Amino acid sequence: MEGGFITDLRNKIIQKALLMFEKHGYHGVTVNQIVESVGTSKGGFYHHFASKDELLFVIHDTFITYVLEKATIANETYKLPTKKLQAIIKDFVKVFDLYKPHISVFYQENIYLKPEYEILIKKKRDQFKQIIISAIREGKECGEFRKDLPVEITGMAILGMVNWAYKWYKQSGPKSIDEIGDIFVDLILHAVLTVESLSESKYLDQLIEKPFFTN
Amino acid sequence: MEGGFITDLRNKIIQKALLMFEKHGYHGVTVNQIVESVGTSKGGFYHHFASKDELLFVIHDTFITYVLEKATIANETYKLPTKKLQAIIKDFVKVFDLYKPHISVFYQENIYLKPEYEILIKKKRDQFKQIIISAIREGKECGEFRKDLPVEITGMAILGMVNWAYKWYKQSGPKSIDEIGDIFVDLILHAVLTVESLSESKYLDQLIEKPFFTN
DNA sequence: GTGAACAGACCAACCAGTCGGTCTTATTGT
DNA sequence: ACAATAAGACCGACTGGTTGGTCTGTTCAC
Repeated sequence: MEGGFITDLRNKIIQKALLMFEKHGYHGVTVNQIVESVGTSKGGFYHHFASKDELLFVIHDTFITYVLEKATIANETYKLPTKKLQAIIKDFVKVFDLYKPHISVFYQENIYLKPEYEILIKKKRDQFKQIIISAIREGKECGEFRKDLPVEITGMAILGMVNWAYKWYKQSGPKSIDEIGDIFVDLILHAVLTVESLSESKYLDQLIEKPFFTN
Repeated sequence: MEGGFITDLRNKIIQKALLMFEKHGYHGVTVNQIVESVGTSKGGFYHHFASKDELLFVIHDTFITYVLEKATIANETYKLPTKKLQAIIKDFVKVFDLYKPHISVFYQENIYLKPEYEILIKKKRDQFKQIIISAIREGKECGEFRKDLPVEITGMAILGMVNWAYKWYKQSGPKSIDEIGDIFVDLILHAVLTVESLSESKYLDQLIEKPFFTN
């Protein structure tokens, strides 16, 4: 039983396919190429997966499940909307370090998910979106955020800003994922907080402690 | 000679294919389906296009060419960085009304562009990115924008925020594209301007004249 | 020996692209 | 004025290669 699940053929296939999908797209990679790259056979593949589509689904699901879990925890841990939003964003950004290929595939190929799979993914996705939007609504209600913010669009703006990182973020880039997260938080809080909350620097204290802007 | 270029078969194919690609993806639509939907034939298609790939390229190119042109004009028209950024963003957002399907295909299927085509597209894309980044740099230099902004990442944040709209914007939605553009500009300027510039309300005057936030 | 894990030859479907041919319109020669 | 000719637009049966998936085994652990 030992050693099993790490070199598990199933996981090996997922890992390899993931990287291949990221580079060439779902339709740019054939099952034959995958099994050859892994060093197995058609039989091996279809022993573990019902179809190529299932592979695509698994990639989607592991990523969105992780993100949703992190957001749920952050949502329950913090009470102040500013802190809450900050935590959610930082967690979300950090995911790009762990799941960059998953995210790329997620946003590039989700259109090709079979309906049955799509429903499952969409549900989790919407939950995540709701957590962000709720945080903004709470922030408005308790007076930390500007009253004139449209919650949905602000939420989508934040989501877009962070999500887009999958198009340009490189682990080998000049900024660490932590720095990028801090920058995003800084931009978002400036955009969202009232001038009073901003100057009260409920959040800025920690930024001042360790200034991260160098250019 | 009249009536020609409107019902031009070539244009008709592009229009139809565009909508089909948007819904089912490039690989989810066959050439046969396209010609059937248009009411023509394989021969008709390949008389006007060298390949299916060329079709994909044309869709990419018409969109990015338009965007780049608009941004170039805005860039040359306005001198103050705040105004410049504002104009670029509003123009960019407006494109979603005109080219929503193009944009969807652009971001969903660009991975499948043949290298020769990809080079052409990437060039224009980078130019556009540079215009935004330059605007931010100028804003910092002339003191309108916060000195501690990292220009590249702020640029990518803005790009992401706006680009992401292709995932959720609907013409039939509750907010018009103009309202959404104003909201984005508001968020971005709050994020980017110095507190002094913000309170001087160099730009807020026009927002105050017509308040657009209703929720 | 029994079942799970894997191998690999095979298949049916599909799909981008081709090619010989037709129809329509413009051009030319007389 | 009009036949002859050329050219572009379009047709659709066909093809050659590819691809996801199957099926009959074989290996090996327990």
